[in-house]
Amino acid sequence: MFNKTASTPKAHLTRSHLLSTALRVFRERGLESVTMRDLAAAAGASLGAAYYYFPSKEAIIQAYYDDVQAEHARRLTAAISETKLDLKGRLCAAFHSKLDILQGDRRLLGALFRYTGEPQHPLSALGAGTRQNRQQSMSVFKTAIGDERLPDDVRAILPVALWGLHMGILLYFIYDESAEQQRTRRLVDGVLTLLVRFLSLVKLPILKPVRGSVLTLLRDAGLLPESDSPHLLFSKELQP
Amino acid sequence: MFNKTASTPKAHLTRSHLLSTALRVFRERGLESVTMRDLAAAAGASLGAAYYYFPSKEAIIQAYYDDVQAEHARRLTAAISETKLDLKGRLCAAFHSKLDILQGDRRLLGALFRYTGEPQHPLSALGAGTRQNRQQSMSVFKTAIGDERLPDDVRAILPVALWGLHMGILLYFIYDESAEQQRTRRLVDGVLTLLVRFLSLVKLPILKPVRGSVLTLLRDAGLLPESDSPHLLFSKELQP
DNA sequence: TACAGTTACTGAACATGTTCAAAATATTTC
DNA sequence: GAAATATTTTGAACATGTTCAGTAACTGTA
Repeated sequence: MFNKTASTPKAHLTRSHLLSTALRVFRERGLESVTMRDLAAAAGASLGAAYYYFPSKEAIIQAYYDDVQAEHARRLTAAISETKLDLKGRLCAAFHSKLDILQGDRRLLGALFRYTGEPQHPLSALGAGTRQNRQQSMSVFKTAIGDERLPDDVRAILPVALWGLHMGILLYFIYDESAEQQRTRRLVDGVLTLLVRFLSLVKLPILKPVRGSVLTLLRDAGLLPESDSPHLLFSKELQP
Repeated sequence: MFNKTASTPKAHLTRSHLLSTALRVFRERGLESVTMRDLAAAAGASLGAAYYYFPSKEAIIQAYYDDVQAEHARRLTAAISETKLDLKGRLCAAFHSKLDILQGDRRLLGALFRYTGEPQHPLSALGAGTRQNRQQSMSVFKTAIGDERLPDDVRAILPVALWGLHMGILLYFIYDESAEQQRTRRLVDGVLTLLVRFLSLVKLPILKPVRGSVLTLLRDAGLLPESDSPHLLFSKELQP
């Protein structure tokens, strides 16, 4: 992820000009109706130049999403250091700040899900090629969890669970046609309220065995980073 | 969904010949590497003929998936009427029979998720264009639930929840590289065991208020078929 | 500065999904 | 059965994402 080609200041300039122009045009006219030739022309570059910096049209959106992730991490850190928030508050900050960033770009977001069903594709949202993205995203949620007092097993599951939840929320967000996507905001609040209540419940030592069986299940499925036999979700890239 | 053009027996014949040939070639060589020209040639038809019956390449896979759904309903009904199964057994039958049908076609399955992030696309897995598919799938799960004694609110949520779970399992299945996807099978068993245990727990009248808040949340989000303000997931098609 | 090597860019050519006007074939109507 | 109509089939033409062999511009070295 991140900047691929940027050996020279000039290259960096061209690349970011290309990227920002592309995003502007995408926002104006949507993903589908803008051709790579349009993009190149709008940026005053040649078709080949666009492909020199971005391996595909979707890769441009991925590059944008890389920026989004960085911005997300920044905002959450800021929000947390500014104010003294409880777990609910920190999780709300994590989810809502992400939505804030993406508010105007719902149409672009769809591209991130395009290759979800194709494990081998480098841009598959669940594939090896986007592993770093996932890990970065989970580390944002780890920040939100902070040093909250939680049993170890819950602590192991929570970041992955939150990442998965957040992916689901993004999908809901894309489909949400309510004014300014207020519906998604309410859903986030509702889900997080329930989640926090749920967490303080499952913390109780009586429920340790129940938690254990869930943990075992997820571990066996390779859905936890620490698993011995990880699922593709966490596996290293095939060709490093 | 289902057969689009089939006014004439001849048309029906051509269409199903095209479809079965396409699936054979797709299975042999994968989705990507087979062009529409290849398909037409393999079926002894012209390129235009293929497009006369299927609006797009992905639509062929959708047509296949329609058949899968029909077969799924058939198999579950058969399994249930043959033997006296408990809820766990019926749910297992529902999930595993689906996987049985799809076992050899994991590569094709990915296409179903391609437009998940594009609400307007007719093949979006969550869009208006595939509403019937979802409802058919949910009705299969309703069959599995049967007349199991359950509180009304749980009964309202369960089919949607099972459908969502089943979509997730399909994604896991696509990514599962274990021998014969045994891992997915174990995951299904594990999840369903937990689910059934969970269900008998939440049935307790003491938990009615908790269930109520979940129900309200989902209803507000439009994620239940009965909602007043339904989400796109359940909304009618835009152009009927 | 001249040269070598690297980086950045160019645009023609290609591959392939999709469209569509026209032709072929089948069906209905009289 | 002939004309009219509807259905099915054809393949050339188009649009657009992507590749790639080449060219230009730059950077460091002697």
